[in-house]
Amino acid sequence: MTDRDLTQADTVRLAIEREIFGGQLAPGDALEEGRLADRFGVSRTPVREAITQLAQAGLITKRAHKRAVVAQLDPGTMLELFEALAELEGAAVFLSTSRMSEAEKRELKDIHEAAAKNLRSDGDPNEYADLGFAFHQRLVRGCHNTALIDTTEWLALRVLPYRRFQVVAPGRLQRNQTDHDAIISAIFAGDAEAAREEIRRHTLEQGDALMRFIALNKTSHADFHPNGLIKEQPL
Amino acid sequence: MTDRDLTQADTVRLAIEREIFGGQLAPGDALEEGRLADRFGVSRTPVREAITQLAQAGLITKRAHKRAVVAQLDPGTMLELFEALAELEGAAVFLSTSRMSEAEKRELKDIHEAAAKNLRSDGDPNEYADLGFAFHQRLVRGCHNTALIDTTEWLALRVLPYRRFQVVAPGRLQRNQTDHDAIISAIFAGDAEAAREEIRRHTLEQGDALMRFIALNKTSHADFHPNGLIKEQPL
DNA sequence: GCCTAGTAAAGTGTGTACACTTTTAGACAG
DNA sequence: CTGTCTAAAAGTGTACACACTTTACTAGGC
Repeated sequence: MTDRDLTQADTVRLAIEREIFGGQLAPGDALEEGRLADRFGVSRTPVREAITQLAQAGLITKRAHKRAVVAQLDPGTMLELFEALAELEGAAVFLSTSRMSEAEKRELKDIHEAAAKNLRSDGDPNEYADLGFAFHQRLVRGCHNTALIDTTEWLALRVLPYRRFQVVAPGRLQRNQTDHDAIISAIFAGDAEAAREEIRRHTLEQGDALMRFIALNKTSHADFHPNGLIKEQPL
Repeated sequence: MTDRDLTQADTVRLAIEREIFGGQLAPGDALEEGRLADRFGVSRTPVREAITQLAQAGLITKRAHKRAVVAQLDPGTMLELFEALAELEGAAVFLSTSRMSEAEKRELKDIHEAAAKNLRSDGDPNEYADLGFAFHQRLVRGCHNTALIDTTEWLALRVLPYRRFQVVAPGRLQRNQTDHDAIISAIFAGDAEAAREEIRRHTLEQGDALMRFIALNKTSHADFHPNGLIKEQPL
């Protein structure tokens, strides 16, 4: 499925993906083939193909003769998703511990320290979120197993539309940083088992917090800043 | 993507899947849309949709303007796939240890003992293979996490076309049984960490054996019984 | 005889038409 | 006013046509 030259179906698929991750298309929104075709200036055929692919990727739901819908995760499913993700990240990190090159470890540490600096200086939370994302990515990719990396990131993709809601309750970011600290330590100590446990717990907690928040605010997907505790985070 | 009433695209997709798993379509075989359309008595449109879905699932490879091809795994990729699968199964079993009901444990043990009996009485190797498959499946499903189960089985699907080559070298089946023994023991002892390690090593070895065999016999996919060591195994 | 260019054949990507299914809206009965 | 039946509207699923790309084949030059 790796296309050097992009077909129209690919273009449409990427556009829809971006809109989902960007929030223009929210979970539960209906995707109507004809309308999308008009909007992108192509026929329904490539749109249909794009939708099929996105459905297969789990990003949208499709049933025969029904309108396709941006995948909507109920709390239970999301909990399962995060648990699975925690296990996968754990497995990847377990391997990463012994497989990351010195350069990769250094890069990981650099990202971690940039995040720490951001936190100390009360910097932009969005930047901190980006650093956190990069941290997890490097961690997973350090296992050097394409199949495992792809599977993990594919799973992460499915919860990405919800990551726009970033919980920044006081102390949460600090806790996040402490967790990352523990992971880094375990990796540099070469303790694969400890690294696995740390990231498992970490990701599980992240998911738990997000899930509880979504469950409480299922009413709307619009920007939401009650008490300044919640902040929208663009991809 | 759960269709109550099957659309033609679904029918075609299922048919192609069956042919891949059954061996009528071997890794590397080209899938030509027009020919398949004629064969199934439909137009190219649903065939194309089926191919798109299978490509997304990783079962076939598709590049723009090129014929779709049943996914062909080089030894390196297959090694990665089995390593990832070992980790996923490990993660699932880790959870299964504490989550399987007594009934599920009993069923697992029943399957295991049926396999032992088959082995002692020098029974049908195909039946033994089926029992082995069921064993792994129950083991994974015991974790009760749909996302993790689906992901694991999805990964297992990608190597399934190659499982037709079942290595039955002398002692290999016995070794397989011993491994399963260790896994069962760990689970009944409630030792999740040990269970994880046992199945990890077990799946890794399985993959290693299969990979080496494929690498040696890449010439043909036809039935192959050199010295009676290799036996074809239908899905 | 082998390589290369050019052309024909094959095959994919996309547009369009239409059948069939689902949804919506309105009329009618209770 | 509410619920139900009916018919029109909207939308998906499939067939088919055609343009464009790739592949296979052929002929000509070295």
